[in-house]
Amino acid sequence: MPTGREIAQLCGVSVATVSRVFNQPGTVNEDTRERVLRVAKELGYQPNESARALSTKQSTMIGLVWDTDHRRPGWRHPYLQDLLIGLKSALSAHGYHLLMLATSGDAREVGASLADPVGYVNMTRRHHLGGLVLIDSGSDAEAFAAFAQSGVPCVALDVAVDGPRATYVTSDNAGGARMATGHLAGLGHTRIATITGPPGNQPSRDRVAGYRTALQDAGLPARDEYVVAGDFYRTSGTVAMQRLLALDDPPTAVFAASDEMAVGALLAARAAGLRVPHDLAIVGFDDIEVAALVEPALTTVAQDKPGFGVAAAKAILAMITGSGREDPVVLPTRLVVRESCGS
Amino acid sequence: MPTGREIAQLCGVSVATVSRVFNQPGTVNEDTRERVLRVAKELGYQPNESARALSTKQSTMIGLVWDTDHRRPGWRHPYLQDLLIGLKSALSAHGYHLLMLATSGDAREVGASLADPVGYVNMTRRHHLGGLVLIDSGSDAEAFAAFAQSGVPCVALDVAVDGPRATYVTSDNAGGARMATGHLAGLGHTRIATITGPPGNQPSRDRVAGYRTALQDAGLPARDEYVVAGDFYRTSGTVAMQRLLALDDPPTAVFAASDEMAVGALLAARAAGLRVPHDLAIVGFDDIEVAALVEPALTTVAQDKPGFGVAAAKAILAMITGSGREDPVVLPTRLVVRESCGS
DNA sequence: TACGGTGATGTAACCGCTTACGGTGAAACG
DNA sequence: CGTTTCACCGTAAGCGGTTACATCACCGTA
Repeated sequence: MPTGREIAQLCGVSVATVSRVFNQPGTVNEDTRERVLRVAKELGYQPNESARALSTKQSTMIGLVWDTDHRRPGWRHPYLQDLLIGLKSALSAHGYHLLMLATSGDAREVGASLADPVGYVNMTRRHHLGGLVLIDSGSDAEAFAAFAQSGVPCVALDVAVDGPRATYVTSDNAGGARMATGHLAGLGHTRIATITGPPGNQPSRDRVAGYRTALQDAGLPARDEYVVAGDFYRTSGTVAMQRLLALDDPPTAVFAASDEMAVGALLAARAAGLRVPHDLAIVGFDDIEVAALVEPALTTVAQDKPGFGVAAAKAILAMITGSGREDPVVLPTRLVVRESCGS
Repeated sequence: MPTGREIAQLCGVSVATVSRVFNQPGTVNEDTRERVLRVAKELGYQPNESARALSTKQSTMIGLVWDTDHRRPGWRHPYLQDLLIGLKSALSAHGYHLLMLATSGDAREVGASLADPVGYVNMTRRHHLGGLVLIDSGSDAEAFAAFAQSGVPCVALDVAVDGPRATYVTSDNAGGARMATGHLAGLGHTRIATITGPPGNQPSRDRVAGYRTALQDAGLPARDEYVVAGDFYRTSGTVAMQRLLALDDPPTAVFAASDEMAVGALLAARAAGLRVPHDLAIVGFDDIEVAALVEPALTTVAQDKPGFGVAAAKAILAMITGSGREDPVVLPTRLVVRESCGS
């Protein structure tokens, strides 16, 4: 591993000049700059990032906070891969790397977990991370609030947070839900139910709100018994659907706040002898891969999956360079009409 | 941010002693050790990892090489999330972090991509990474070979590599394929076809081998026209199935080398008016989430998804501490019998 | 009493890079 | 011709740890 000093000696200049060539070009003579660059390339010089970080007190790394919630072991992020791709490539474009922080302590007390946000913040300081990206693992709004308050630049995904240098990016959940429900109303349905996510979850609440708005739009009454809570998991969709079907006046259409639950609802409907979409129309949310595969294929609300990551990257970079807080980002959603609503 | 020096002053000792408390306990007096520890805790001392890495020439980070192949944009890893969970938690337990390296260059020439393995290796040196974990993005065996030869400790997933400090983790693809095919034979099928993955892919080749072995086991002839190549994607499964159904003597059972292709095959069979499993038995590979959801639910070969990550973590840690090469790890596979084979 | 051994700690060099500061020589100016 | 300006570059002081080596007090032993 060649160092700056070696380059300097070979070029007959000082290490300071070598450093300047890379960090403040323009302050160095064209000839020497070229010479340094050439030698550096020949030797395959790679600046030592540790030394650089030590000196500048900042690294080119951004922390990724993503814990699998122990209370919800089976939780799968609806589109983790797309998210990571978007995030990573957007950060890459600015020379930043993503550091997936250790999440469980060991003997040396290295580690952090959502249960202990301080651990993550400590890691941030240790490594001079520029900031943190928080991926919702299900229901940790409280923990995220702690991050946001810590003063570390951070952007949360799908969780509204507030703090001196915090912001978030989320989908237009209300709008999406409104579109979905409105679509059902437009098809002539008047008895439209919804299966919601966990009440503590912000996107979940927004989707309920969008559902309500759409009912108003269509001049339909809001019936409390048509709002059943699930937890985004499939089985909760099944249970909720069974509950709805047991009503005196069961709905003819259901908007489920996640595709997983929509699939669960679909199974329940099928088990009850109902044909979808003939007897019951179903719309989901997320547009996960499964949505296109079930029988009938699920009409659903699609989110801008890679856009999520890209927006998060932009936001965190903006908060690192600028020193204030950024405005939250709300990404548009899109209704994907397939077969399950019988349009 | 308190530094070691501050701790030292408050405790009336030298920085060397503070450092020793953390790195060579036992060489320092019990009393002072305790005192230092207490003060460190009070101040919330976090050792500066950059300084530490600079001094020791090693960091607690491991690089993750995971590019989305531009030649196969739609590629989705069958179980990225489980893999990452396993990898991350196993590394965490030893105080290591995962660094997702930047993959595309920018103006400052920061970056790396599979097309340029050197870039990744350079990043490894810059950050003093302990090693690299290579996640197969579809078909980059050549690039992976370059990593393995570079001398950087690295472990590849699902790609057999060889190098001074390289090893790999893979599933027992041959065994799984043999089980799957054997299961079909056991059900009385004699005309068993297979839809393979891309020929350049090692797991793909192993699965074909397992298929062949199972035919031998059952005393069935190996018929070349029953081996059709796909590319792991769904549509290729559909195309392959159509080809198989067009044969004079079409198969009554198919082993697809991926669940995606199995689903594609299923769609083709359905389109051709065949009932699965009555007219055609299908078995897949991977046990992705969709497998349990399609109609009929897919019999498939399950891999030890989190085990993959854990094994990779173990392997890379072993290669970092030890200085030689580790033996490849082959994880057992498991046949998950559902409905698509009609057992 | 002198001496070697031992445990605990301090001293200082070093890791590789950044950057404030000051110096140099040439060009520009009065 | 003296002085100012400016582009360019070297000097050196960090950044915050680690660790080889030196130091020192203290003990047991000859």
